Amino acid sequence: MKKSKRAKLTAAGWAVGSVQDFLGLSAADAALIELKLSLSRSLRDRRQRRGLSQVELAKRLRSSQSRVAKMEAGDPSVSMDLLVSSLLVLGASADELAKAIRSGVGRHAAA
Amino acid sequence: MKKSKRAKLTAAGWAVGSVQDFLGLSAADAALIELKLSLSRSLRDRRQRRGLSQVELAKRLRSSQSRVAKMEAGDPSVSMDLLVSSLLVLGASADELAKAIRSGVGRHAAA
DNA sequence: TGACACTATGTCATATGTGACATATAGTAA
DNA sequence: TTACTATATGTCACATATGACATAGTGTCA
Repeated sequence: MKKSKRAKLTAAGWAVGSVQDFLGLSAADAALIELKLSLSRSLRDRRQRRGLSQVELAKRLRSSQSRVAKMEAGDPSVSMDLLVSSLLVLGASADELAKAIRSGVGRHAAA
Repeated sequence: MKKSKRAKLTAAGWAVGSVQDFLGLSAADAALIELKLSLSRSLRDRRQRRGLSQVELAKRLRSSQSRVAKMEAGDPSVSMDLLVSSLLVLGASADELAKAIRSGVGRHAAA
């Protein structure tokens, strides 16, 4: 569960999807990161489609602009719970969530 | 984001799906809870299908038996990150994750 | 009965996430 | 230039999640 590895990755500007197990990153770890990045992108898409600023979305989420920015940036400090609940607040459907999931989880070997 | 509400719900033995907004629970909050419960069930299914005990799974996750039990029980103290990463470690595919997502997120009005 | 394997539940120290704030950067319009 | 809006990033106090441990319950096999 080394979350610090993810910090290293994104801090270094890596396209995480392309380096499945650069460093000690397991396939499952990499898949989780890709999944969250995919949710991040979905969030930004949805927000922009609705013509909302980060400040406005933050208000709806009872959060802050800086946290919304971090969500959209795929910051390691953002949980999947927060990403998903934000998408739900923006009215994301099951289909849309599932779609983001599918595009975020790469193929990986069974453990 | 009142997580305490969820504790009340499950503590009271409610089938969360049937009470979309019992108390002050918003549709998005309820959807998130249902989603996590769905992931919990998927986790137990997968583990049992593999013939693993909670202790054995805990070892693979570098976690503990008690936390695995809580994951499967839908305990409010368990994050979606942990649920999903556990499913990934058990080799869950994108399809399977998406399926769990779909069955966990009820229809709800756009916000 | 006892002994064993499995699961559930409560607690706690520590790790991680969160909202809020300050501040920086980028773009636009006057 | 200034002023304004939107977004990014660092920090921090506080909240929540985590693994570990103890312990209780449940079933099975002698």
